[in-house]
Order: sequence, then C-alpha cells, then structure tokens
Amino acid sequence: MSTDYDQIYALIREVRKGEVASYGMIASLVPGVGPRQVARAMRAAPSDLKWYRIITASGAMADHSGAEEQRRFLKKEGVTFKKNGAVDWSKHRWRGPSQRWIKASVRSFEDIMEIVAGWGGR
DNA sequence: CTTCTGACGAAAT
DNA sequence: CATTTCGCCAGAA
Repeated sequence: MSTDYDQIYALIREVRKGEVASYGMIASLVPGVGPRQVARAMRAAPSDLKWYRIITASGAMADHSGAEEQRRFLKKEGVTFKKNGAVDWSKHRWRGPSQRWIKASVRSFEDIMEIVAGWGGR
C-alpha cells in the first residue's frame, strides 16, 4: 500500500548523514510492516531518498545491483567498516526517530522508546 | 485459488 | 565467522 511506503520513506528521512539503519529497524516502527516490505519499498524509492543508509541487520549491504555504489556512498559520509567488510554498528547505528515523528505516530511514546531500546543502543 | 519469489531476519548448525 | 533453514508476507504469474 502506498500509505505504508510513505511511512517507510518518512522514517528513512530521519536517518542522518553518517548513520545507518537496518530494514528490520525501520519495519519495527511501522505497524504491520515487515523487513521484506521495507526492502520492497526501496525498489520504488524516490530519487531524493537516501536509500543507501539502509543495510541488513548483519551490517552488510543487501544483495542487489547497487551494493557497490552503496558502500561508496556510505564511506563518503564517513561510515566506517570492520575487517569483515560489515558496517560498524556500534559507531553508526541510527538513534531512532525524532520527537516530531513520534508525535505523529499511532504508537505511544513509551512503545517507541522500548522498540528503540531493543536495538541495543550501545 | 495456488505457487513462487525476494534490497530480510533470527536461530540453528 | 559462514551456511542453511524456516518464518514472513505483499505482489506477480
């Protein structure tokens, strides 16, 4: 549904330069949406969306044709990688949505906080 | 309606 | 770590 996609895009716009989020992290904030749906939304992502800030839970680039390009974009934004080539989550993990986004969410502030806490802030 | 297919994820091996 | 297995679930065929 287009509505879900818009929710997903809105969240990704919350991820700032030098930060990265996983498909699962984004999905967990949109009721009824799973990781695979976030991935599906990426295929039709608006050209101005910073799609490359979304990676897999393991820290690797998802398996798609633009993976190499994605790695370059992230590097250019200052994202660092570990020996195995995966993004260093402890240094670049997205902190969560802004206050403004939370207010617009159907979910309670507490629920959002619990979800974000589950990402293991480190 | 049934099957197949993923820019995924968590757990098991 | 790397691989495999299975759960998920919206679209396409």
